[in-house]
Amino acid sequence: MPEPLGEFQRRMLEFIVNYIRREGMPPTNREIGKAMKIASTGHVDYHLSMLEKRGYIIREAKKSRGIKLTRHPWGIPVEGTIAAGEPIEIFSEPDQTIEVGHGVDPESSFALIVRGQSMIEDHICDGDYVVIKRQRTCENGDIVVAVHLVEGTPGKATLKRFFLEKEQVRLQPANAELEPIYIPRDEWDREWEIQGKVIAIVRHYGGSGRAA
Amino acid sequence: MPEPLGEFQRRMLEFIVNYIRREGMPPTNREIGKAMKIASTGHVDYHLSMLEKRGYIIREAKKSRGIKLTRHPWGIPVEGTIAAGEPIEIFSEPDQTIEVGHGVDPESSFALIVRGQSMIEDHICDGDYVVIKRQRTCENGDIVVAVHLVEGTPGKATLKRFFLEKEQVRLQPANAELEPIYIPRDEWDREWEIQGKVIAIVRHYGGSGRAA
DNA sequence: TCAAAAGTAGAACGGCTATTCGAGTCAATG
DNA sequence: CATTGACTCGAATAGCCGTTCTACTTTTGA
Repeated sequence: MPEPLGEFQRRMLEFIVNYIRREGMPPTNREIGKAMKIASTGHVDYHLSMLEKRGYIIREAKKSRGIKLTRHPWGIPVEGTIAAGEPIEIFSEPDQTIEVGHGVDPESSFALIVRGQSMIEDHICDGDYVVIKRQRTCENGDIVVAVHLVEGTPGKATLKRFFLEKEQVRLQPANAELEPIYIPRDEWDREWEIQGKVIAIVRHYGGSGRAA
Repeated sequence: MPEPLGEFQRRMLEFIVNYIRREGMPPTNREIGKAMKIASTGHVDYHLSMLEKRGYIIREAKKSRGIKLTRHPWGIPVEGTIAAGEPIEIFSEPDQTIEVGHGVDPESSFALIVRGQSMIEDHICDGDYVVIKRQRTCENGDIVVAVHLVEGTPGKATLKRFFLEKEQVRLQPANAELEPIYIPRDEWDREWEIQGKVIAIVRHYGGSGRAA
């Protein structure tokens, strides 16, 4: 739906979104100009009209701070789905977001949709959203998104509980039917990466979400 | 913390909150005046300074729409805890809220903290928040908050799955150790009330929330 | 190459905004 | 009764805001 934007207008929209998130109100044209190092308010008006024409904002004429975002900025991106018995790809589903409250920083968080029963004993069901906080490290017992690097690039990802044991890392599913993954320390350090840990789960009943 | 407000200022604050929720920006003093049928902008300014002095808002001097709420308006109230094996009271814990996204109407929704394991087989754990949409009716299989009326006034509440059977209503816990509650139709109609149904659950890991 | 489109700047205008001031009403309190 | 505090109004003011206009430069595309 929304036409792609040039670099400048993309940064301008980003400023507006962050301003709203920070201040609780949209910025004035002059505040935008100052932040974008634009000397002229007419110039700002021009770019705003571009953003409006392309469907990113709606402006209310003559009203101070009369900018509305067409998509509210509170959601965190849903970056894909995650399994389950077998590690699967994290595929990007752009534009889909889920709202989890202002306490969660959308810069450092994202969500995944759980597929399968691999975490069922932790009461995380098929269809649940898991909210992930991006971090490279974690503690024993954390539920983490672990990625197996293939030739340096991210390969398959899996959702498991993390345990650092003597000579190995154990990635433990919460399902008695599934075997844990054991990874020697050196291989772990070389070929694996923590992408983040689960800080919350959200389950919707009825209508859209499944998880009956 | 916040001093109580008079009726008028309470309604004024309510208007501001709703305006922000609706418009995505705070109202101007004149818009407040118009909504509250106040003829003078100075008069609005006076009441705003009262709201600020009593800790409900923060104003940024000279800025248009320079009103910030001290507590953001996106949360839905957490009205208490709910059991478990035995029905317990819904006790009011004022001021505590949980954010669940703009899709949930805070007028018609609230949240409860689950205590105990009565819904564990539906993967609702001790410490989870259940988001309830207020409604008087429900369909078979819905998870509902059912209240047993004692002499016409709300008595004990319980969280169960609802099933309408031939001559009775069955309130089914999701825990094999617990017995369902069977209620004859006439007693149900007379002494029980649906307070709402579960539309979502939220679980926080680490820090505040429990649910390890 | 040349013309159109897109981007930039500055200034100016009229309306909007928050704030202040002076004056007044009303109820409660001593 | 006099006083105080809370509330209300109307008017005035200085500054802020969105918009428009003209002029200029750069980029695009045929």
